Amino acid sequence: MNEPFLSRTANFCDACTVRNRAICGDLDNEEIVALNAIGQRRHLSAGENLLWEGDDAVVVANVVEGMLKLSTSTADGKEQILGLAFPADFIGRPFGHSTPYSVEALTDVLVCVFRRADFDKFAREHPRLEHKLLERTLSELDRTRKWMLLLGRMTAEQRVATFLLDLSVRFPVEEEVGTQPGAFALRLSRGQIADVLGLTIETVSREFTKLKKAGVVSLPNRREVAIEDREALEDLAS
Amino acid sequence: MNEPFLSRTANFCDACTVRNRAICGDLDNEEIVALNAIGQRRHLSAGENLLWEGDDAVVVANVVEGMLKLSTSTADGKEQILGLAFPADFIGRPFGHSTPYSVEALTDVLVCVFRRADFDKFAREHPRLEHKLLERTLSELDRTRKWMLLLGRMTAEQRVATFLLDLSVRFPVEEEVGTQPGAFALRLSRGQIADVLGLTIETVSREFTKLKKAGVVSLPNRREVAIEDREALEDLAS
DNA sequence: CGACTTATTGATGCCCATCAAATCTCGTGG
DNA sequence: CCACGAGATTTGATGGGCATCAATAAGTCG
Repeated sequence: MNEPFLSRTANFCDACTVRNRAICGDLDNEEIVALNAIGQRRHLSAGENLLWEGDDAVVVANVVEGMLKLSTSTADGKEQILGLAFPADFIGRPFGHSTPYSVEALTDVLVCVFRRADFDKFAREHPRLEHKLLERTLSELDRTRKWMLLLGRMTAEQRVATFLLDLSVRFPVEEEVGTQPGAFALRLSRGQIADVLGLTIETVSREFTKLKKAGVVSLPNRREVAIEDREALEDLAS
Repeated sequence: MNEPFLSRTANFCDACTVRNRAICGDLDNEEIVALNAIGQRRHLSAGENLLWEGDDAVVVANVVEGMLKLSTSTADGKEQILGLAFPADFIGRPFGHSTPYSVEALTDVLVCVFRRADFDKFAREHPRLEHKLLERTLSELDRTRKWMLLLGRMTAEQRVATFLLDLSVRFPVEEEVGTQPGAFALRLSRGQIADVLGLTIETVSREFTKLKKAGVVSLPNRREVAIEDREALEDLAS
């Protein structure tokens, strides 16, 4: 009798690893159930697209696992990555009619997807959720502006250094499998890194070897990096 | 008796030129009066700062008149402009502790200022205002991301062309005083334009003369531009 | 082990920053 | 009214950083 009957409802939010950090963090049980009703989980394989720039904005989503990139293109086809999305980040454009950027999974990804119309309605009816979304959007704006500094003013060396420091923070060492301690997984190809930093593959590669020769980092293998001299790297990031 | 007594309250919102477009647009009369009570108008002269990067976020503001720039700097002192603020835009960082960018008036400016703590409290109590703020923040994020494309991938020529087209849209011809018809006021020095576009003064100047020689624009004087061949300019903006 | 993808390394050239100097604009005071 | 000077803008010369083109090397998967 005392057992809360709601828990019987199949509810993937209960076990959600980003529940507290994502925009649903402030909702109570009843609200979560309602949100659950309009959302669904979806797996994406690395390389798959969730949204295409310019399409009607039909869905929004919360990232549960994995890493995605947001990108846009110039008229003449050059790609520019606008940012990366990590677990607990929110993706898509609520209250708008078209999606301003493409979203592609860089790794295998688990997202929690909502039809935009459903989400918009739900948000307007739940100010606490809207508030969370506002806070998240504001910090996303802050992060985006920091990125502008990188694209507008930093040299290739500074960009790569900044990027490595960022990643090392966002991916605390988990996967020390037989490799160097302190190493972390890059999870991005050189080409993807180049896109993120607004550089070319070749330049990224050259900067990596420069850093290696200087003893600042070591590269146990292609998809891993170990920061050997964090202070030096921070200096380079300027 | 039928005369609404509220109107007796001195209320500068009533005559506000951006009232409908700014975040206060959806508030009813009573709410406006309450908002009025915590805000105050303030004039800034061109060159004056409203916020400094890194300072405690003490105020937020609505732009009523004029044009401001948001900027940040690298550790080694190079400035990067993050964007421009026009009438009806919202400035500052609610729900945060420090201001992530500096705000400086480029022209004489009229703003409607709130202490951040007051504003935060008011916003949380008025979901309609929060919703407006959310929408505005989302479109600001869209605009900022477009700007990243400019900084990350466009050539100097494309940047200048894009900039001129943008300005011509944002400043519909008002001030045709004895100069060329269709001309509009630049209001920014070459140096300011250079900062905005992530270029140097010299490059901006060279691009301007190139455009002039190509007959795409004419420059009646230093602070004015007339677009002679919009189509060509749009092609250049790519 | 071979075919294919991804990364590294090398050579060259272009765009734009930097340094330098000439010219323009405009306010100020003689 | 004009001369003067400080700041802004334009124009010129040079160089560096990064893209581009090209070739080699290193993984990866059948």
